[in-house]
Amino acid sequence: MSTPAAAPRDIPAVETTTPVRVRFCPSPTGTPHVGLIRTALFNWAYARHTGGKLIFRVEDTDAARDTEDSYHQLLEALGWLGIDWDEGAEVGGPHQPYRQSARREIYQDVIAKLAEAGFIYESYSSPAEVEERHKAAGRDPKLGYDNYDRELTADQIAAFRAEGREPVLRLRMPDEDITFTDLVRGEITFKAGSTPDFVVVRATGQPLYTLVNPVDDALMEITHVLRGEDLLSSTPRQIALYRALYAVGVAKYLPAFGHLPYVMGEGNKKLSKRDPESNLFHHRDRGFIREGLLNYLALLGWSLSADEDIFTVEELVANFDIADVLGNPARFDVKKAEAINGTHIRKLEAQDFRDRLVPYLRALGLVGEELSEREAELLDGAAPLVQERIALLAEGADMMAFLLVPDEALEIEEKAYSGLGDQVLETLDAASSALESVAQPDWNTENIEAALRQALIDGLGLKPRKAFGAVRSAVSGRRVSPPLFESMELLGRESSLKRIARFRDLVEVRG
RNA sequence: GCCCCCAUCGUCUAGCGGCCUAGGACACCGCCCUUUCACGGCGGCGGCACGGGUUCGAAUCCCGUUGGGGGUACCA
Repeated sequence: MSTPAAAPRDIPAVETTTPVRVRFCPSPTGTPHVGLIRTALFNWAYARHTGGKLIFRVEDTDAARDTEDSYHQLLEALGWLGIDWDEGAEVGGPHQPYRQSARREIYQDVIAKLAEAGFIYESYSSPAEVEERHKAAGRDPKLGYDNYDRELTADQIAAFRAEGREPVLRLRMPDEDITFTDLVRGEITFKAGSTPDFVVVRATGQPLYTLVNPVDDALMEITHVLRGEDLLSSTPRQIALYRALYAVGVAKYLPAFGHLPYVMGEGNKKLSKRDPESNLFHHRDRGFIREGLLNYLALLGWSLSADEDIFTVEELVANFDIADVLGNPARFDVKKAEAINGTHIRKLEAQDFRDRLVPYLRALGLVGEELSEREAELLDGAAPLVQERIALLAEGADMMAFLLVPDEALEIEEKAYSGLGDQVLETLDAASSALESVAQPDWNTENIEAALRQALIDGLGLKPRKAFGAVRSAVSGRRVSPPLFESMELLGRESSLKRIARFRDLVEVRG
């Protein structure tokens, strides 16, 4: 076997006029991470902005970690957010299949070509042996692979074979600096020798991500590789491989690379899968709507303008350019995300908002699969009341919960008993009798307010805060609720009076 | 260790040599509105990491320092 050679560097860069083809290629391990979704979003936005195509490819080459469940979660996440793709898993396309686990033969063919051209070579060194050689030479043992097997003789190879060793396949790296222009960071140069020859095929014959990812990008004619910053340092390896792929006729050109900044968590570390806020579904479960979350995610590294943080998906698509993305890592700020979500919630049409609340009410067990007529009526009335006072849908469901539980099952929070003043009983009695005098047909917000004001503010000379606070505690079981009079109108005369009476008894018993 | 990235209010950012006594948003603090909580309105607090250059002029360009992050796998 002749000494392996690095592929010549003459690979053309993709033309700026070539129609954009970007890809989102997650590995289905675990639940979707917000950083991953941000990457998907930017690829999608770039494809839509440029009129190009988004390819959804699944990198399931690690059987030990990939799961079908995770794959389905990915589909669910993208579906929820409205991130669609033009080619890829589920929808097919000219380069199918799009799941790498189904592309084995394609890789074997490419591997054969690379081997024949002498760009990859068999490597028999175990990690321990590499370390030993570093130590023996007085080098740092943590240096990584030492390219030892580049110059194995036929006899040495035969000897290793005789021992029963199976080789991994490595790509020969060039002995020169590798420079490329990153779409978000500008020109980046990796020094010659800083990247050792890397493994592209396992000893088992299974190709690795390091091979399969660029091979598929080449085959699928990807023009722009927009991915996380964690892959920045693997770019020289990809470029070296791309040169080899070009030399053997697999790649047509070198794509442009753009490395998106990290999404950070608390402290100064990457938002890890351990952090609950890294989980996309955690946010959905709390009541983020797609408009709000998408808006916030886009703000992590990109901005629409100098003085406006709120924008629609359409505005994002109309204005997004990868060149405007910042290289700074960005911290995921739950508070700001919620504020932005709240703004989008307020922008929802009343009916739309109402409908989106239903799953959250269901999750709390407040309504059944099908809304009853009464539940629908309460929801219609209460939705507008909560829409402007919440940032998350789950908060909205929680806030109107008191309307949907039976009077006798209403839970009274501890705090609802405090701060009511010395005249609580008197207040509740006065409220009761004032409301008794509002006849059923006249039971509406306006009359309820008038009756209570007259009896409690004018009559007892109470401050509104104390007066209505007591009634609020009685009716909602909380110190904070949607507007009181409107709530009572919805609840109805009978329930309202029952709750006041019940609360009065509870207060009295407590002393 | 070596390689690479990053560096403007607490956080996300605008700024791409003079429009900057650095703008916005979130958070925080006041005040107003007010039946609670929100929403909304008004105001406040608060930042160009440091040191050298380049220039008539630097947050903006260059170099260094420091600080943070990532990579250095038969994971992706």
